[in-house]
Amino acid sequence: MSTSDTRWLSAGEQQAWREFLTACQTLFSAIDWQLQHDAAIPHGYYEILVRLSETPGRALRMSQLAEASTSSKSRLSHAVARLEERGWVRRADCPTDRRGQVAQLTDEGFAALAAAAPGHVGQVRRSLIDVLTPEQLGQLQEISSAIVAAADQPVGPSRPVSCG
Amino acid sequence: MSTSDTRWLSAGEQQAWREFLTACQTLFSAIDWQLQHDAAIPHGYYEILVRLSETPGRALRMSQLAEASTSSKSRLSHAVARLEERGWVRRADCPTDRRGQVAQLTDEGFAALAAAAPGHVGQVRRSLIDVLTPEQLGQLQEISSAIVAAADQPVGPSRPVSCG
DNA sequence: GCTCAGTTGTTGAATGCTCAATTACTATCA
DNA sequence: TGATAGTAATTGAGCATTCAACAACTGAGC
Repeated sequence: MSTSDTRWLSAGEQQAWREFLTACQTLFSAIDWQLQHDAAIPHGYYEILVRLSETPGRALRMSQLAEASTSSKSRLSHAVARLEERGWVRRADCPTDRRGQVAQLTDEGFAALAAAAPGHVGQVRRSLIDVLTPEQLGQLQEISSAIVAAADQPVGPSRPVSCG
Repeated sequence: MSTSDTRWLSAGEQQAWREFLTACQTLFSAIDWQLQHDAAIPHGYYEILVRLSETPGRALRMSQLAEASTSSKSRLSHAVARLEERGWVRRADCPTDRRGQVAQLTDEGFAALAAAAPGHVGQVRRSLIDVLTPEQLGQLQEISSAIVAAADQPVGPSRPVSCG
């Protein structure tokens, strides 16, 4: 596309986009701040623990865990290494595929998650859920679905996560 | 708050929250990806350039620039140092306050921004604006305003940015 | 069996962000 | 004037993420 036929944002579109940007920045920094200070867990790591905790056996293949937690393989690999150092996750060889690794949530990891969860949920309520009307929350969900659906389609590369 | 009286999220609330999380992750990684690959500019740096470009004289005090770009002073200081290395921003002493520094967008910086803008706007359209109905965009703006307003109020610390 | 493309996962370097500490200056109050 | 609290901005250490390169293995075709 040449510069001249760029479809610039209208004033209203730009205002909406910037307000959304600001909202995300404030929201996620509040979420991160609470988790970091009350539980010493980065939000990304928290998500990994949550996904593991919800799986039967509390264990998942690395690649499945990466997809479930919207994470790249590399990021997950580093993160699981840190979680392993804390004793919250254990890695084991996959029995059916010798390339594979299985990440398993330990009892200590589950306990850490259980201890962190109430404070985190409280922050999510204060920063988002309780701030919106139920109708707005529904709207936000539909908007989010549309964004995700658009990202799954497109021509250009737009997601960090493999579709496998 | 004791663990027992945590107001956990309902199924619907949790679904909305997770869909929103996923949407933000996919959206912002697409935005970052495009800027990084087509213009070699991190999104945070792009925002700094935009704020400067919109100011009369294309210059701002560091603290004002930090607030305008929703950035901590430290983050901005590091970022401007990098932008200075690229020749896109110049720092000068503030004439009215000898503690102060003024960040000035250079012609090269303005040119880099102008070159990057069309691609960035295109990505914002593909990932967000053109994906939503005008009504949804309005809803998103109101939702965003509510989130920002909630973050400005609260008891607990929830913003990284000073209110000065 | 052999080959080779594709998959799984890890590693290290580079980059950006956060946090705490620090320097330098301003403003207030006595 | 001198003392002191507050503000402006920077610095360096530590950490998380990205990227490219890599090692190990699988599976399909011949």
